[in-house]
Amino acid sequence: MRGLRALKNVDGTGVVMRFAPNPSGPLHLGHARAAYLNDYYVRQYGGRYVLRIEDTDPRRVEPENYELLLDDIKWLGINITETVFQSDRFDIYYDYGQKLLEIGGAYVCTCDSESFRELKNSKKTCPCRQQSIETNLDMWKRMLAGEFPEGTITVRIKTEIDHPDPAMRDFSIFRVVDHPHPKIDAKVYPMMNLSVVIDDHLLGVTHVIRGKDHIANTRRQQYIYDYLGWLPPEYHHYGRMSIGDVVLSTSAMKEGIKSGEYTGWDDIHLGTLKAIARRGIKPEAVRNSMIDIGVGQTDIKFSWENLFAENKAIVDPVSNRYFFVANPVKCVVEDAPSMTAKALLNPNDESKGFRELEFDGSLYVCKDDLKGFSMVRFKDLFNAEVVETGDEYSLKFCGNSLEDARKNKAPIIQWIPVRSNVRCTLLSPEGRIEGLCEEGVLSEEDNVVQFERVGFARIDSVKGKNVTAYYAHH
RNA sequence: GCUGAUAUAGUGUAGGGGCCAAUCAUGCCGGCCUUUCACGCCGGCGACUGGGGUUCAAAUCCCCAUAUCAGCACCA
Repeated sequence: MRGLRALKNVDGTGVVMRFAPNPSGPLHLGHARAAYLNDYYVRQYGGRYVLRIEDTDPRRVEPENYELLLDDIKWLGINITETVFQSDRFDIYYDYGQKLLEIGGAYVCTCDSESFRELKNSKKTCPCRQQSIETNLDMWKRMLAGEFPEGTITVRIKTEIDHPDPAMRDFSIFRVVDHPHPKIDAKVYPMMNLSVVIDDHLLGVTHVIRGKDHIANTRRQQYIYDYLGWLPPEYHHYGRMSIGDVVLSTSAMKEGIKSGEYTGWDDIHLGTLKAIARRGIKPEAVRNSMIDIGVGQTDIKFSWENLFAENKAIVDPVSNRYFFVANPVKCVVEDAPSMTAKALLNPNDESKGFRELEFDGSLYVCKDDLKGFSMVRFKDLFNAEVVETGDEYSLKFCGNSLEDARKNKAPIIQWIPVRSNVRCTLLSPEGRIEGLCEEGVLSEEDNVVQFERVGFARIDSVKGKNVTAYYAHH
């Protein structure tokens, strides 16, 4: 796998990077990109990797999400060296908020958001901006004391009200939220741009890699760095990544789970890490895909195809092989001797041994595999003539020379013993296939196996003699 | 509307004035290998958004157009 471009401004002590999700739901592929790109550089240069839980919006924080998040981090396998919760740091934010007010870099604003927006859009200051520092500090004190209801007051950074970019004009850094927070008792909440600057500085973050949706925030945050006399880290903003074929929006996922449309956060129609793990995708494959995509600012479409190729490279050398027959029909093979087929569990690694499949005169096969052929070879067994009469097929033994099979262009097809077999449901986002598989699959729960000629699949559950598998990729 | 960014094969990516009739991966097609799946190997297909300009020389620098994306929240 090719690496990423070198970072500038790296000294001998390495880098300090951060991954900063907010606990509003489980992590998905979009998060994986940020997590792995930052992780790459920490591995490359050494240093620290801070996991910062950005739980400063009580309306979007649910207690169970903290755990979901930590679970996902573990699955990703990134080198987190320390974890901080922003909800533990409100006193720090308040201190610096006060400082910004004291030095006149911020002011308390009681305009309602709509009228402020109108003023801002026409490059006009609001009356609150002219207040004295003393007034600001007094209102700040009353704000912290809980004297103002939600929506009536905010603290703004003084920028240039006539800045050509409307996004820069006097943005907000504190607000009042009247909603319980699962971890703390607070009324005044810092806005992201404030808490992020303070934390990045105090935690010593040297480089930030994040999506381009934050590019305006980077410019806004520069005002705070300037007021506090701090130097910002080095930023890189990657482009938007659209991910097709799966549901990503937290609200849509929640609704779907509630209505029963999805089975849970790991439903394979979702783009969560839990879902792709369930589909047999390994974290290393996701990592390789994300590093391959890199930090470019171009907007891209996420390629499942490329991810599957990465996953195959990981899973192919170690996955045991088994036969799976979809929509099986039982067939007698005339004149065939009883015999036992021996097949390597993994042809790459003979030490893994064999599986044995017993043939006693009849077998299960998929009709579609017989259609249009006058001869087939049952893999690891023998060749058979096929006579098609209407919708029925009759089979007749015709030797076990592989050479014959090749000469006659007989397809090599999978089969399942009549005496020992297991019902197997193979699920994919497109639907389900019912079939039979070898008994050996019973011991493969949670493993990725290769159903020969079908593809790789993760054995999701084994219940008695029933197996449920999730299709990963060909 | 304002501000900012981006544009290389189906997809992702390299290349930042001459070494580019453009890299690598993936995909697709054909062949080989093979105690049969998958892998691997060999060959092929396929791209610099458009128009100007600068230059001896432009995928690369500049301008314009077009397209796409992001921000303009008391979310992150």
